[in-house]
Amino acid sequence: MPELPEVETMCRGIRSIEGLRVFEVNPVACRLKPILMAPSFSEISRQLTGKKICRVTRLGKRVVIHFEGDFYLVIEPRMTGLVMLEDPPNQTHLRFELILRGELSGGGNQVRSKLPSSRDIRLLFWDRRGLGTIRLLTAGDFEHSVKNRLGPDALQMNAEVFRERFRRSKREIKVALLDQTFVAGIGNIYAAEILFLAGVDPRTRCDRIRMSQWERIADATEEVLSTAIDYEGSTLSDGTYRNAINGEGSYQQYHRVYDREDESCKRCQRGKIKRITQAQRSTFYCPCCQLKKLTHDSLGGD
DNA sequence: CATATGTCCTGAGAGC
DNA sequence: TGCTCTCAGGACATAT
Repeated sequence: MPELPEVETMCRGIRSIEGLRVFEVNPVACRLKPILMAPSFSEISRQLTGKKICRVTRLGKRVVIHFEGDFYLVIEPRMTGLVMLEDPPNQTHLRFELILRGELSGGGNQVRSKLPSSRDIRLLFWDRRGLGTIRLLTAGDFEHSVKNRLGPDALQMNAEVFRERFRRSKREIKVALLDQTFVAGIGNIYAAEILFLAGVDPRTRCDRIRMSQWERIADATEEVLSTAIDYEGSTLSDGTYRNAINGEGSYQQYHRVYDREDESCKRCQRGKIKRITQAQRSTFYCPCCQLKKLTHDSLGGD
C-alpha cells in the first residue's frame, strides 16, 4: 500500500540519516523466504560498509538512498514494506538492517569497538509479506533500469502532461493511473480519491477524456497527494503502514470513497459509494458525482 | 507496440 | 472451535 504520500513520509522520517556512515549491514534471521535482494546480501554488505549516505530521495513509490561513490540503494516497499528507524511492530519478520554512525573526525576510528554502540542509528527495512525489494545499483543502472522506466512524478504533473501521456490510451482512466510508466506514485487508494475529487468516472476511457477533465484530474492529484502527505499517509484498518518511528498516518480519516462501499457520498449525500472491479482491483466511486458526461464543475468546493 | 493476465506473499475474515 | 477458502494489491514476467 505504500503509495506516494506514504513513501514520501518514510523518506522525510529517515532523512536525518543523511551524512551518516554505514558501520555494518545485518540481515536479521527470519523464518521466511528472503525478500528479493540484488546483488546478494553479502555483496550489498561489502559495497555499503564504510560508505557515507549522501541523500535520501523518493522516486515514485520507491525510497532511494544515495551513497558516496554513486551507489543507489533502491527500496520498493510494494504492499507491506516499511522503512523505519525504530523496531517495527513485530520483530520476527525483520529482514534488513543498516547500522549507521556519524562520521568521526581524526584517527580514532580504528580503535572503536566492533560492537554496535547505543549511539548507533539503525535503519530497518521490514516487510510483513515479503513482496518488497532491495536493490543496490550503480548510477548508470539506476538511470536505465529505474529512473527512465518511470513516468513523471505525480506531484510534477499538470493537465497538459496528463493529456499528452494518456490520451492515446484506450484503457480506463483508473487502470491507467496505476501504470507507473504513465505517472509515478499513484496506487489504488489515491487513484480512487483523485477521480472522486475530479468528478470523473473511473471507467472512462483515456481517449474520451476532455481537457476540462484533465485539468480537474491534475488539480485533484495535487490536492489529494499533498494533503495526504500533510497527514502522513493512510494507515488502513489492517494497521500495517507506519511511519519511520512507528506512528500511524491519519489520511484514512479523510478518504472520501476508498473502502467506503455503501456509505452515502459525502458530497452529494444521495448516492451510495459503489465498489467495482477493474483489472482485478477494487475501485470505489460515487455513481452520482462521477458521471462520464459531467462537463462543468459544480464540483469544486466542500 | 499496447494491453491483459498470472505470480509472488501473509494475515484477516467468511463460511461451514 | 477450527478448518479451508478467498481476497487484499504493487510491480514485473509472460501471453495475447
